[in-house]
Amino acid sequence: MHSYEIIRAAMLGKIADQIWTPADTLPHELDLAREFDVSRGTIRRAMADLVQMGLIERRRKSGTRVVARKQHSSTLIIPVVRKEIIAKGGQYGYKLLKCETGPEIVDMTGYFADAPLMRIGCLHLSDGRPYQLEDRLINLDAVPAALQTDFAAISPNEWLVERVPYSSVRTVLRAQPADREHADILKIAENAPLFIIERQTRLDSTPVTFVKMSHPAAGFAIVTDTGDG
Amino acid sequence: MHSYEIIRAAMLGKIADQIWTPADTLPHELDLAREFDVSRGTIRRAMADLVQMGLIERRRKSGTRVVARKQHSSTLIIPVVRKEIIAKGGQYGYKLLKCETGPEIVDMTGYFADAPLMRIGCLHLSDGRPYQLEDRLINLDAVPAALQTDFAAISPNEWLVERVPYSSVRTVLRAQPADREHADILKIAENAPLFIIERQTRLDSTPVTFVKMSHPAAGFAIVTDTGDG
DNA sequence: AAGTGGTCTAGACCACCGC
DNA sequence: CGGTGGTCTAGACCACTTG
Repeated sequence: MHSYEIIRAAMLGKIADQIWTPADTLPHELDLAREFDVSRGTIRRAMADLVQMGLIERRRKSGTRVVARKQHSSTLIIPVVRKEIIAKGGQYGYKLLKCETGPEIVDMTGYFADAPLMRIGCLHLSDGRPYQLEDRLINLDAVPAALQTDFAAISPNEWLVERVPYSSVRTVLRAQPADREHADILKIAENAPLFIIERQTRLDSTPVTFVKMSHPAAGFAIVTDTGDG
Repeated sequence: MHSYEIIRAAMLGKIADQIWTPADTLPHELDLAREFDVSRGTIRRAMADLVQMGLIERRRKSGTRVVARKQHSSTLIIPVVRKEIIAKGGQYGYKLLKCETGPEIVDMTGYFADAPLMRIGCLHLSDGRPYQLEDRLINLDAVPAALQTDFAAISPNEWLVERVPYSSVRTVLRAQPADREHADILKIAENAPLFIIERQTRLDSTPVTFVKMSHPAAGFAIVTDTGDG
């Protein structure tokens, strides 16, 4: 057990027991260093973890405080579609619908500024039945290798996740009735509910890809487990 | 711009340009310190950020590598309904529909074993229009104070989140067509899509509460973000 | 203006783990 | 065993933010 872990645990205890509350200001780094008989750096190491857990907030001059919680948080994990289907016991199938590149591609999101784009539409199948429709834009400046890739052989979902690094993700989850086109492709009734996952991926402020996954809602759910909120 | 940020950006560039790939081992800390003419601590500071972003993995003896990913992950944050509505610029309204306790309450989830339960149904409104239907079970063993609380005055959602500690959360997200009852209460068409959020909360293995939030899908979305996905 | 957290250094020593 | 990343120190200086 390292000292920063011992100190972090001690601080966690004080927060859990409400000895330190959002109303208080915590002792300064140097006071804590004296109290625990370690250097200031070790105190900072322990506090950095608490900041990352979202338990405390620190500001110059005004000091360190416990954060008042006011929401639930948990970790959403979205696997590669192929693995999701296999994990459910299905036989995975894949079909490329279209793959275009050039200036005529419309960036309906405004997310990519004027970067050159590739647009790919494809369908993931489980046991031969349509499972999920993927509609994707790729920034060719960020991922030029996409031009040399045969997306009839591998889905852009899988290719990108495993190959292209990213540092931040924004996911939007919503539901809407299927329009005629989606209903036809997914072989469901018009106006049947679709579960939609949109995801924007960046690598340090450069947009990499935007994808809209459309999923028949029947029998589909996303499960997330405990974060630290 | 601090030096660790400059170094982090330089490393990010090498990862983005695939100069460093999952196949390679990165240079050692001391080599990088010489290369960038900083101390080893500063190199470590920059790399710590990349580790936290999930871009690199480090191991003693074997060194540092770029991560090959297998899934997307992000943090799902679900705020208190009242604050969510206010944040969207709506006027919050609340109506208690029913609040029952006693042995006749059915635990349709099997989640609570034989604990004494309270069941609460209530409606959250935005600008006077139904926004979200809440159907909740509370474990009275875990939260006896619920019996002394007037849920006509405060929603169980808000009361619980701010007052009752919890250690783990499981959330299920799905969509389904509205049945007659939901359609009536939420004033939408039958079979219109509903976005449903179910959440189970535990405190150290004791189930605390189960809630099912039903939401008209039109105009509703959940957004999640991450810096570590 | 002053007090707080933030960055950076130079170096010592530790401990995991692959060869 | 030896090489790598991990911890810790003591101190200097920086820079944000609030009273």
